Amino acid sequence: MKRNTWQREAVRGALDANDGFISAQALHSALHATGSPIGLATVYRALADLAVEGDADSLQSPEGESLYRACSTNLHHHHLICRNCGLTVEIEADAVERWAKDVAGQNGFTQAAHVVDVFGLCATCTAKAA
Amino acid sequence: MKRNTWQREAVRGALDANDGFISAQALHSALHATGSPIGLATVYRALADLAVEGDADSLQSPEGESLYRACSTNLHHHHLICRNCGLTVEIEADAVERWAKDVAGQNGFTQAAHVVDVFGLCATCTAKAA
DNA sequence: GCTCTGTTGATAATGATTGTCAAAACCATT
DNA sequence: AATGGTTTTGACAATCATTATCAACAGAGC
Ligand SMILES: [Zn+2]
Ligand SMILES: [Zn+2]
Ligand SMILES: [Zn+2]
Ligand SMILES: [Zn+2]
Repeated sequence: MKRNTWQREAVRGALDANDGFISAQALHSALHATGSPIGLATVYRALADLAVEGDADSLQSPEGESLYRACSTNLHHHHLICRNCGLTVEIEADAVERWAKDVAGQNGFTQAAHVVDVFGLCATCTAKAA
Repeated sequence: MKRNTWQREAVRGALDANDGFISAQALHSALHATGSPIGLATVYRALADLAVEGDADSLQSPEGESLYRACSTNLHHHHLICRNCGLTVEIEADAVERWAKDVAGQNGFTQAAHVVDVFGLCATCTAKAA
């Protein structure tokens, strides 16, 4: 049976309090900053659990780190992410969903999944960089 | 000045000889198997160079490994990849390109790049799995 | 061939992530 | 509220891919 621990709630809460995608290490640091004594391994485990349960989205940063985010919906969607400040916009794109399914089917592929992420500089960061 | 070494040619050749995406470590093993004494660090460097020069495509596997492939074109395109045998199909999708650019622009993002990959089971692997 | 300089490769170092396992915490039951 | 079986935790070690070091080496031009 799965148990409820304050650690899991703490991770869930910290994820909710964070706007963009965040790494396990960064989330652990954030928790420590608030005085939480939670262990790093526990943060990794909690995030992995949240991801499989669908309560968190995860993606690989271009540098290969696993990042997590508590999105507003657990429905399938994608993200537009600022590579400077982490600002994240959730985007739906039925056209892309259809395209992914079609291209897989047309090539005889089954059990198709897809990775679709857009990275850029948000308006604020664009202005600052000017 | 950039120099021509047999090591870079060996990496380029090994990439060409490989069908799907492959990791630096696996490519190093493949080269060793043919008797090449090339060093692992050199394979990493050569692949990184090929990627920036546009002679190789790279992507992050769902597990976070960097994979490389010598594609038939150096024009921008995407991939449909069998997660079992590695069979890779190059796909172009102007609609997706446009969508990515539009969604970034509509949200005030600049310097937009995107990651679009489709993973599935190819027809052969689907048949075997049945 | 000689020198200058970019490249190589054995190895150490790094950094994220996972494994270990005894101690602590849950929770249904008494 | 105390008990007991089971799950979870966390400090730490271990792993794994990748990068940094740096002395030895090998292109390219003279
Ligand atoms: Zn930003
Ligand atoms: Zn989708
Ligand atoms: Zn296959
Ligand atoms: Zn594209």
